Amino acid sequence: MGVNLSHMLGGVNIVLMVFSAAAKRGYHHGDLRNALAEAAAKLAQSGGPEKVTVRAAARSVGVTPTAAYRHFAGHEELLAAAKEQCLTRLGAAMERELTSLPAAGDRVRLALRNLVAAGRAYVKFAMDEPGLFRTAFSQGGAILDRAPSELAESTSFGILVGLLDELVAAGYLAREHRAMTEVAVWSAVHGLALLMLDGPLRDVSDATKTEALNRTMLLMLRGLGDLTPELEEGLV
Amino acid sequence: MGVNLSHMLGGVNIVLMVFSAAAKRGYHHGDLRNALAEAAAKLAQSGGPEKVTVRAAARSVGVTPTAAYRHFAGHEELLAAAKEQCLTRLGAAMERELTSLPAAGDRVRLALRNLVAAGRAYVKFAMDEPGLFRTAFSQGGAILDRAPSELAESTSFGILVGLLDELVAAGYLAREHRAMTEVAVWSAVHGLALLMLDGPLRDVSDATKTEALNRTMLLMLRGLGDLTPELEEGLV
DNA sequence: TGTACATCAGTGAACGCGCGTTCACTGATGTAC
DNA sequence: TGTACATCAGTGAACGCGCGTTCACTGATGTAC
Repeated sequence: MGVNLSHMLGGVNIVLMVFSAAAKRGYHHGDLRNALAEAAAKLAQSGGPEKVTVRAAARSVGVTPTAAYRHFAGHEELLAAAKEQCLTRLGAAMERELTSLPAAGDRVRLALRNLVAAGRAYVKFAMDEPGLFRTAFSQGGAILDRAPSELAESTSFGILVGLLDELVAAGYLAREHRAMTEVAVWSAVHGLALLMLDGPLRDVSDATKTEALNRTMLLMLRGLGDLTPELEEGLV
Repeated sequence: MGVNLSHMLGGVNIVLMVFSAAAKRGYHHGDLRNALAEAAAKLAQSGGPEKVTVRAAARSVGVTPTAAYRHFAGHEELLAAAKEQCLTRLGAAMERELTSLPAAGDRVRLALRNLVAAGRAYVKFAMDEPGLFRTAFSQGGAILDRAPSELAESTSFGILVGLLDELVAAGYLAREHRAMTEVAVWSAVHGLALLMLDGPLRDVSDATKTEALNRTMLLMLRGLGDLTPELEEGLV
């Protein structure tokens, strides 16, 4: 009957959403804020950040635009919520890829392989979900501050930090070169994704894209440490 | 008297523009297409790609929106013209920086120094002219095809190609690693610029930005070849 | 347990804005004779 | 050299659109008694 379960369910908003959406919705939605945020993310997915509008999100949920203002101060806040969702999805895609890999083998090799896999997943996400990717890094819409600890968990950035730490621990990346390396590595992968998405590599064949990715990865790996032929073999 | 000089002046449209703008303009503008393109670039400079509109460009030139349709098929074509101007300005800024450097010294050192300088100029342009930079790499607006030879001259990409060729000739970058290296290097610098502009490095101090740039450059140089301590010294 | 009432979360209509684009038009230009 | 006329490059008004945001409102909810 779509009764309001928020007391009982606490944080489990997804369950509630599905529930109340399936039921004949009454005057009160029950979880409009989350519904709008998810609608915003869907808009971002199909049309990029400029399609994320208050009106479209409200329309897609089946609610008056005014209702959205009960939950978001305005357009900017809605867009920020969409951005956050997009970043979360990116991190999740990378994490999924990493946890799917076998964990056996030489420690350095494993660390390098993981770094490459993370980079591939990043670029793949950009190609598969251009709208989400563009929205995640779009201008405007304040970046919500999170606790550094939470950030480290499953953000793409947090994942990268962990991978580089492991690379130091494994003895490939020199400790005195550790600082700012997240940024340098992220830049390489991020730039590649964007050049493929909107830049000169946009209309290039998939094979060329793969070559570009491989070359970028190799440059990065060599820049990080001593990539011996044995290590390199089969990595890229 | 603002008479139409296009017969006499041929391609020298800038002169004509200044001329006819200074004179009391009559019913016919004389060089509206260029005037609109430049207005579009100015809009891009101050507000990014989304501020490049037919109406705003026409307004800024002092002409009816309809008049713009004599010279551009529509909004998309105007935006493409703006993009081209932005890319040209980026290339020019890099070229200016490179030609200002002294040409004496060891060949490899010079080549590396130039590559670093080009990268710095690229990022500096993005910081100094965020609107132009964003527009140059914005989505939408077809990329005009140019002859490869013309492209090689003064585009940022053309400059990069030349620098890497020189790095091969100087013996730093192995010839078998030459392919796709433009893309890899460009990606690193491009990504860094964007992370600083719209991404997580946006609100970071200038000192941190400089560190990030230095680290990215070093990673790149090490990735390209054997960066001995003597070579490295004073480079970054 | 029943009811009055405050509060909350929606509605519906409207505002002004700037946009892209099109229409019928007119003033200026330059050329054929 | 002078003039009629085709062509060109503008004007001015209007269209429909979707947007963000605000207003006075009303239906639903839940709580104090």
